[in-house]
Amino acid sequence: MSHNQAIVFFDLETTGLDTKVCHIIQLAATCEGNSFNMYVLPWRPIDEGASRVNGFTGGNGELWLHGVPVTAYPIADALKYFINFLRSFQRPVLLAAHNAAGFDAPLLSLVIRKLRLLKEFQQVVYGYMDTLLLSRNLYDLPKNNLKYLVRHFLNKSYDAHNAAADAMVLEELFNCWNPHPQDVSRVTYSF
DNA sequence: TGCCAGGCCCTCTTTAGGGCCTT
Repeated sequence: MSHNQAIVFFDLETTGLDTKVCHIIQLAATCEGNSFNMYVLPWRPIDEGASRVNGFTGGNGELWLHGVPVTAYPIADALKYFINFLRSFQRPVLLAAHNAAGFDAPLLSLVIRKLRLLKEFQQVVYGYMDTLLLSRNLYDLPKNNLKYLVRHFLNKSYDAHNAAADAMVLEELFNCWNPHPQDVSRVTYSF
């Protein structure tokens, strides 16, 4: 792990769980007090299960959060803003998410490739880090989901399944764990 | 036609199954 890097914690809310077909509807990230949060126009229906957990409804070009319309942008615009946000750190970026390897990273990479933004993306992001794997490696706990970990380590509840809140508590958790760089390297991978 | 995620991890395992984790 490079010492000259920015670890940016991020989270996605989506229309479902199948990363091959679902659409991103919220993209949020945080790093050292700098935060990013955008809603994205989905062009497919939002699965019932996804609506139940993240509170988003609409789909096919419209988006509501808990019944209130939100200002949402085309995914290409959101990703360009996101890359600009990452570029602002002026250091190589490591993107960290909970279950990054199984969900957020493959989905984000797929969309980045589809929109032909990979080259631009790779100029600022050198890899992904998975805090779920990190938690399993560091601790022997009965559960490792984000809500459980926040209650266990930070002793609080929070607005789970809001991407901005999830990204913020993930950064808090990581700072609480303060893992050895070698442990971080074990759960870091490039494209 | 009918179904619809899928990869990782653990164990009552490896000729497999089930729970976890993300929405």
